[in-house]
Amino acid sequence: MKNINTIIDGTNIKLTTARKAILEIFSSSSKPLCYEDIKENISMDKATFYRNITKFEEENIINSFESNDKKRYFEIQKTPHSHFICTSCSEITCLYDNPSITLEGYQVDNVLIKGICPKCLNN
Amino acid sequence: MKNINTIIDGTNIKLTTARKAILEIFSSSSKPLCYEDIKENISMDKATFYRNITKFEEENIINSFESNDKKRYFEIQKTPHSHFICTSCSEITCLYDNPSITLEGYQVDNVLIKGICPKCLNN
DNA sequence: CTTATTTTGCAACCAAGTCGCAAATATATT
DNA sequence: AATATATTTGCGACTTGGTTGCAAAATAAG
Repeated sequence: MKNINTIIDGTNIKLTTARKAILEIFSSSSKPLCYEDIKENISMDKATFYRNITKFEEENIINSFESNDKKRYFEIQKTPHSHFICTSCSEITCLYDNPSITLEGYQVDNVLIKGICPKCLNN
Repeated sequence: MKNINTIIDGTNIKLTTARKAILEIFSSSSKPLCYEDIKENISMDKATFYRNITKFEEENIINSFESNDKKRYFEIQKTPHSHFICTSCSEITCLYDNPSITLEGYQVDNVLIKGICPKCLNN
């Protein structure tokens, strides 16, 4: 787990207790998490959580996407990668070794692939 | 515009006035639409709209995805293609000539690409 | 025509996320 | 250190996209 201080270095974000807690959870997770996933492990109001997340996103520390369970998932911005969302079990998988997509004239930030994961295919 | 009757042929869906109106709107649109987009052009309760959409999705007549404006977008299932969502102007573009993505072990149903569209890049 | 089934509209509801505001923390000024 | 200023937090109320229960209307079957 990367040192939290180095993450916010060079940004104009002050490291409050709440923010430290958020960053600690996300930097030790191997997959994107939504507020529901972490609310038991964190003691802060959801307004505080979302406001801080917004700040992190503005500073490009965290990025997010909507899954198909209507929840917003967040993860720390590390190596760029795509995500696979299983529409059967809602599991989210990070796809690191996936060919990167380029589109003439477009800036591609995020690729979401939806379908059925191997586990669900074999049931 | 394709004949509505041929769309529901072979399914167990009865063509009510509401369903006809929905299919007519979607079959004459070149891009995905959400309920908000069409509510002025259609005279039915939103519950009816969503219930019928659910039915169409069950029969694979319509497919849907969530954009980043928290709204669900629908389109008639024709040639499979990806979608580009501009996170700046929220415009949705259908990408027909985009290399199809395959993932070993996964069934890929839908690809969503997020980023900045050419129009917003030049502003 | 009468009964059973399906579909619709309305209103109430749900859940994820946002906002206003006052209390609490932290930062700056004297 | 004491006071003033700015930032962050928690609470509750609110917003919004979508869903549900239920009774009325429409459609299909007997």
